[in-house]
Amino acid sequence: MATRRFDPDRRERIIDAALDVIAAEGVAGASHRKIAAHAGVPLGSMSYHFSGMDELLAEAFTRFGTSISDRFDERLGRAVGIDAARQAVVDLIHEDLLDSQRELVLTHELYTLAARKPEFRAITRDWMARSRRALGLHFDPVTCRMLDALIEGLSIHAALDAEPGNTEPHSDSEPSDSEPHSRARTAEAVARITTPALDSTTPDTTRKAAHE
Amino acid sequence: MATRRFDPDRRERIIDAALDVIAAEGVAGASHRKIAAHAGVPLGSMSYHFSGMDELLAEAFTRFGTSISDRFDERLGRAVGIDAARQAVVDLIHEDLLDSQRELVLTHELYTLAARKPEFRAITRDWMARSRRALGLHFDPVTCRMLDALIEGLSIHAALDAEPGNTEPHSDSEPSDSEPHSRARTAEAVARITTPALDSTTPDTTRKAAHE
DNA sequence: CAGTCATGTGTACGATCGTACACATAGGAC
DNA sequence: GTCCTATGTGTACGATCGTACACATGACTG
Repeated sequence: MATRRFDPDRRERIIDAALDVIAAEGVAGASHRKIAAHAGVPLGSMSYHFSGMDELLAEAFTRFGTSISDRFDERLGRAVGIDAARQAVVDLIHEDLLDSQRELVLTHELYTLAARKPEFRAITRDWMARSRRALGLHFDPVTCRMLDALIEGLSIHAALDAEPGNTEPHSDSEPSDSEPHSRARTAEAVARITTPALDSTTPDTTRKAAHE
Repeated sequence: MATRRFDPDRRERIIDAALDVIAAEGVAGASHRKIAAHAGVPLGSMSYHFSGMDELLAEAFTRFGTSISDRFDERLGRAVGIDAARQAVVDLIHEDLLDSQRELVLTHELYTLAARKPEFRAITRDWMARSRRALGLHFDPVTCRMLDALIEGLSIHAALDAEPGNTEPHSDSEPSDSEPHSRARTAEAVARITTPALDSTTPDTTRKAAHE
């Protein structure tokens, strides 16, 4: 049936190239031609493998979301006990999320698409559902949502609060920002969000029941 | 000195039109021509008033950030006492941030630019600094950072977790999502993040000293 | 009133874009 | 070997883009 001539993973390479080009120049700056050139395939291949830019973007960002989720799962899967889980979250933020310009850019490009087009919102929704499922190994569902949102916010603010000059967050008159301080503040935030408020209106269990 | 012929706020109208076009079609889909058409000015006006797209984008998003910050300031400025402040934050999220598709889209477009280009990061940095200053009327600096990040994360996740079909968040097997429940969860999250963890390593005051 | 200059506009050019479609070519059937 | 077809490619077209630049024109000067 399949009589692929050669290079059966052309499609995959095109998707990889698309992510590279988008990371470098944005969805705005990405064109069939640039992606084709970067992947080393002829222009005609683009329309042959993908019906249009939206299909390519959808596949590319689906792959991107999956690969991030995999790391998320892995870190949280390894943790045993609630303290290790909290530490895993801190590590995630500081080691995985904050260290890669590429991932920062791609994440925002995806969010921008998702904000406007429902078909991309399906991708972000699945990604978030996976994140919460991973957190659900250690925390109750309500806490998972809050914690997931906190992770998002801390990552974004750390990245977008950086000095225009370069990558790392800036210090104003405000709390100083050497790496250890920054980590400690993240740890404190994670501790707070995973600890029920005293006058809580919700039942109150933060940690998951022992089984499962 | 100034001998403006007529229509002295051409520039302003162009900036407004730019935001409209970007909200509708994204930075990717915005062109000098479309913006000019929407503003009702000739194409030549674009290059006359702005050196290029980046200058226009920078001015447009600066205005956008300022207008959001104004509302932020206003709500927090009106609150007296820490409980009112917490309530103001909840209201902010549910009434200002979640209700406008336009603002959601523009915010992400800005973040995407900021993720890639330092000159736009100056805009996000100022915006965040203003937010923290407003929160600083009621909370200590460390809490301000955490709370600001939480607000960001909750807003984003609420918007991007929506059913592909439409605007509002979806429910899975997870916590249900009618408006009052959603608000209560937000309130709980705000309460948690503004309450120091028991085993805190940081000194521990959450509320600001009485004076000022 | 005439002259002059800052202010603003219309048009045309070269670059780049996505897509369609006629064509090439490898691999299996016989 | 010879066909035949699924698979893949090169090219050319029309649309759209940003920008440059020659020109128009209102408003002040004298």
